Amino acid sequence: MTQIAEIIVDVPTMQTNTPYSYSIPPALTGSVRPGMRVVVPFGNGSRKVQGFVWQLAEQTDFSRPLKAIDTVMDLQPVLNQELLALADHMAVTTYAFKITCLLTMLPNALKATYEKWVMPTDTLEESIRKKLFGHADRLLLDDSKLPEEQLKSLLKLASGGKVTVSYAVRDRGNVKTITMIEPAMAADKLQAAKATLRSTAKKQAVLLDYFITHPEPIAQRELEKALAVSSTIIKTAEKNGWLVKKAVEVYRDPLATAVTPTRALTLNEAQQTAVSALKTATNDHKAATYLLEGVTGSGKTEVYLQAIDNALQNGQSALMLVPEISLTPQIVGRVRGRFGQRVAVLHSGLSAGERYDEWRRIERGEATVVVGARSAIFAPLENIGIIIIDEEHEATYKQEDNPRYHARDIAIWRGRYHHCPVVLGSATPSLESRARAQKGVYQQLLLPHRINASALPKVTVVDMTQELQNHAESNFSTALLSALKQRMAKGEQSILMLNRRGYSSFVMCRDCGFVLKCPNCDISLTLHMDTKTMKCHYCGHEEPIPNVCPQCHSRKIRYYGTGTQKVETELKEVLPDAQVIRMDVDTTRRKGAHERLLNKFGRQEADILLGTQMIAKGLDFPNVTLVGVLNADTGLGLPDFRASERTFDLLTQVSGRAGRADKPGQVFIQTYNPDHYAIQLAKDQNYERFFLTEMQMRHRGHYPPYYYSVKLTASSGDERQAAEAMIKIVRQIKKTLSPAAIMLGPTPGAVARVNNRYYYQLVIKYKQEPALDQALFEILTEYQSTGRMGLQIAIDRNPMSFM
DNA sequence: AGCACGCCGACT
DNA sequence: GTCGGCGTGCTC
Repeated sequence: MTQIAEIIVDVPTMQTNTPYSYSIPPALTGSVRPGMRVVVPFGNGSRKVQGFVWQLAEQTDFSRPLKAIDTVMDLQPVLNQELLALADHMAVTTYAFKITCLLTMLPNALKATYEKWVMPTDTLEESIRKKLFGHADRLLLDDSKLPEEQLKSLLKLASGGKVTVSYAVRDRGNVKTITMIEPAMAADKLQAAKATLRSTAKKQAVLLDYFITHPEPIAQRELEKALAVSSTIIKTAEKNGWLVKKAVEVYRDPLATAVTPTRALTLNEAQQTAVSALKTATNDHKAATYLLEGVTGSGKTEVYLQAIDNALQNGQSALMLVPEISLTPQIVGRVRGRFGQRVAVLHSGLSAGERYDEWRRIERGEATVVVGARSAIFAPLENIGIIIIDEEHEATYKQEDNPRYHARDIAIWRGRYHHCPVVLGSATPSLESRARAQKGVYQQLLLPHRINASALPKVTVVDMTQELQNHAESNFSTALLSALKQRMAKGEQSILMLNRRGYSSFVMCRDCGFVLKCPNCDISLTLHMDTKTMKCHYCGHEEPIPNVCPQCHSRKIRYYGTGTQKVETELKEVLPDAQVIRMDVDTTRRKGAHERLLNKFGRQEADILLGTQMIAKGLDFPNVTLVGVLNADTGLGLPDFRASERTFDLLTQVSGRAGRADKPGQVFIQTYNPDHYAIQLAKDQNYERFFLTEMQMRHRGHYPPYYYSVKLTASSGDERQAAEAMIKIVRQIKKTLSPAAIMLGPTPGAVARVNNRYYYQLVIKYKQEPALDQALFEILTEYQSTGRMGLQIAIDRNPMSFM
């Protein structure tokens, strides 16, 4: 009989990054299983802490007496064996704590919160007790919301033993229920009850009549509506013992709107080849990774849907990841239209409760197709038949804080576990993936043609340096402007993309060059016309727009750079009749705003959709025949080895938005670097050439995918502390590295200061360093305690950027 | 994360 | 001489 549970405790430190043994009290024997959440006493005061049962054991090497598990929080494990094993793997590969990994796999609703309760003891003087507690027998200590002095006096009382502080773990998982009403007795008994009613009790009679003919349960709300009775009438019937109320669990349906069912489309030859390869892999339980490379508009989604359908027909489940930004109703609608109620959708727009409901539907096997953003990769599906990552090159698949996992890596791990294929789909695969396909690590599947044989749009690169010489400064070249006018005349729509947000990137004094910067962060403030303020995009600092230069008091302080608001203003001047929808971070902040604006554009209530990167992905508007990229360069100048790749991806994606249906499309790319290979090759939609060219650049610069990389960041409120720590780490790590490894840095972060913290970083590029992992874990252990002094060390394996 | 233990400065 | 500052180490 197992009496010991090994538990990962919710204390994220290096020392507790291993299971702790707890005894299972007799009352809980048999109800403790791996993957369940438990509450255990921990530390000196045995405060209550949440933990995960890692495994059960017969014995332990811990020599001192064990504490016992306090409570079991779940009836069923919330994490299965697969996910427990995955957490272990993830902890090792991302240098994160096991507990952090376990928690990221769960919906927020299942992440417990801690409460601090203060209770008076007998020794507390009555007067003070009354003043502090009043009638309550205990007080909730709200996360230092209390004034400083009150907190201090409480602490004093605690140390004097006059009050005690206890910790409680509170489960946040709240299940939504509705009240159902059903008869408490058979129809003949109800009939008899009805006979006892007084003649004035009309409503009661109606109610009983209903249940005599409809014995099945009905939602109270519906019942009230259907019979026009009030809740008090029902309550009376309940009191009389005729009816019973019961709470029934319901799911909050985030997509309650009806979807139109869709049927499988006919595939072209390339699609057919891809689908049958994937079907075979699923049917043969082959854990292979496929790179599905298809130009924009080549029908990748239909390939996914048919591969998913095959898995479902085998009685298996399917997981599909899309970037958050393209989790638009269009994509979701298509999947839902094909698979209906079997689809669960997970994205950041859901409330914690909705997310939890979707998660439970998956966990119970009610939903077997999961569509979601990055974290949906942890969906608790059983028997997965296929995993798909759409737009696999997207940077959003990499989590930017601990655990710094890449969804692609997790997908491949799960694919191996389930012996099922993983599909990485993209028109512009990441260099890493494409290189692996080259080496035969991934199987390449090509979709070289657009469906319906629609032609790729005609792309024109506009040299803005020329434009500047010919005309006054404007965001619109002559060519783009006349094309816009043409579309309006023909009643066709246009999309304009801008590489940034805000009205203008910064203000600068034309006399002395002064740039208004954030007092907390080392970046320029951005002008926001809607709030008439200068804002910091990093920390949210806000201040009024200056009229005179704070440095030289000149009045020639002007706005530089370009933002969507400014473009919109200019657009209204040059095309006063155009109906424009502006989409950027500012106009889409509110929940559902994104959809609303897109739907409006889809209904052709506007001529021009103006937006930032967010409009480039996954939209399909048949009436759009013109796409203009106003400033293709932004980003090219960044000191980041992926700058060219990102620019190429963006331009290729956005160009694909034009002319997808019967009408031919046209694209204008405005740039100050017309000869840059990323722009020229995007113009030709020539991914293969870009891949070869960029691979040469990467090879020359010793960048991924030729090298692996690790980024270490030290941050602190004290600049010297961060710098010194980093210098020390460099010395330490140098000893373990082979001569072939390359170190970049230490350098101050690209933005050296964010929110009053200073950043120093080091990037290591390497091919094979067997001792590196160990060294990095040692560094983490060593700097564990410095967190309290404000020094934090972060390790990012294979970072998305070196900045 | 929270708590105890332990070693140096301003009080009864 | 003590109270209490927070640096350090440990928590099954």
